Amino acid sequence: MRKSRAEAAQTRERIVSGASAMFREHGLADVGVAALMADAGLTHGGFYSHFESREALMAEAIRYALVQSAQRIYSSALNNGDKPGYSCLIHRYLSKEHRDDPKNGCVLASLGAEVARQDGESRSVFSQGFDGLVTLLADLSPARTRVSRRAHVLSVISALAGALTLARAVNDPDVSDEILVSVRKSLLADERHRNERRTSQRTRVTTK
Amino acid sequence: MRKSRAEAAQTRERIVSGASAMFREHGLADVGVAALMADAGLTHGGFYSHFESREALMAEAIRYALVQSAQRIYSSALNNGDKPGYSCLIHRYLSKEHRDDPKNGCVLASLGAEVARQDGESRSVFSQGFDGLVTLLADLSPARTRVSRRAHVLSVISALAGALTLARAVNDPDVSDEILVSVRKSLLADERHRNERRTSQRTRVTTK
DNA sequence: CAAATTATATGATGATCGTCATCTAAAATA
DNA sequence: TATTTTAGATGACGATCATCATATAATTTG
Repeated sequence: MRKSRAEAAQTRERIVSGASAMFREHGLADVGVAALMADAGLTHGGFYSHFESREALMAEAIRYALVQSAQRIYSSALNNGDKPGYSCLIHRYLSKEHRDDPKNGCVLASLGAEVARQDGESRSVFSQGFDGLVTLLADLSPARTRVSRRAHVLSVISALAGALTLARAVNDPDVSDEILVSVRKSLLADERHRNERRTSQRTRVTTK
Repeated sequence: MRKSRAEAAQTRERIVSGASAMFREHGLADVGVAALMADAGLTHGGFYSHFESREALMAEAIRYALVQSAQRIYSSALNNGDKPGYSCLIHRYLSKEHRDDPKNGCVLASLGAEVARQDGESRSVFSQGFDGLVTLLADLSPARTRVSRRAHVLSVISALAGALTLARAVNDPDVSDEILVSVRKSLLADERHRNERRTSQRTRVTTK
């Protein structure tokens, strides 16, 4: 029955990653300890040798999802270093694939509203992770001042998370697609507009 | 014990309106039948003489919240008929008052993510109500074509709901305020831009 | 190799949940 | 007024929940 220390650490990580997926798919309130352990191939009793409480696992699962998002943003920024702005991110975020796979998707959209009703560790983990994502995206942005970078990131993130949530909530597939397409178009047009302004301005400065 | 038919109808409405507030404040999963009835000053047993199931009440509570939103939009459009676009709506929606009072606020932001995981009547009520709000807002918009009106409404609604949700989720009050202010500014600037384009275009047509 | 540690399983705890059967008293109906 | 109907209360049902005490078997430590 008992596993080695290394195997136990793997087990623990398996519980966290599985919990992160299950919470994103079914919500924080609707996944019990027994289901979380069963997902990792274990029974419910051993849970408390890994975690202090269910709430503690919630916080770890949220952190896991936020780190996953940060890694995706970072690696996609390396691969598309030539393209400015967030156009690639916008395309992927508002895709049907992302909409139809919440368990592997952005935790801001799937659990943001539920986190707002928590006040334990999971809420502060979410908050710090959110701020980290905003800072990361702002550092990758080509905008001029740091303030305007953060403001722009907050606008884009809000539109992305809101659109994804609504596209998932709506019953009618046509309306759901319409949300994705409309918001994608709007954000991409805004990106183009910002890039044009930036380019012309930089040209003016250079020729001066 | 027993009340008259008229009083019973009032009781029923009191349960629905209270449930609508409690669900928006604490989530669909975290409010039990006993709490819902207690909120209306009743005990839990009589619940099933008013509603077929808890799920049926969820659907009615969501409908109630959506009708409330539609009424607010409609009456505010009458009072501000001169001002074009959604600037008043944006101001109110992204206010601290709205953020700090979810139980009386927009159900898209508070329950959208949770509705996405439902598949009963509450989901279709939400969907139809959402489409109704979009249509209502599109009809109030001064944009040119019906298609562009709907697309614009969807973008604005997504940004509004996403920003409100994130502003509520975040722990740090400064970051929360920053979200509200940034997204408000961005949306209002976009509104101004659209109005200028529209006005100059209309002028051109008139002078031709 | 012996002793201590521990990862996981089994099973029980009390609390809470949605639902329903039953009872009552008052309103509706005749 | 007599009868029927029903709004709401009481209490119980089985299910599920988070948590923990205990047992066991295997690893780790000495």
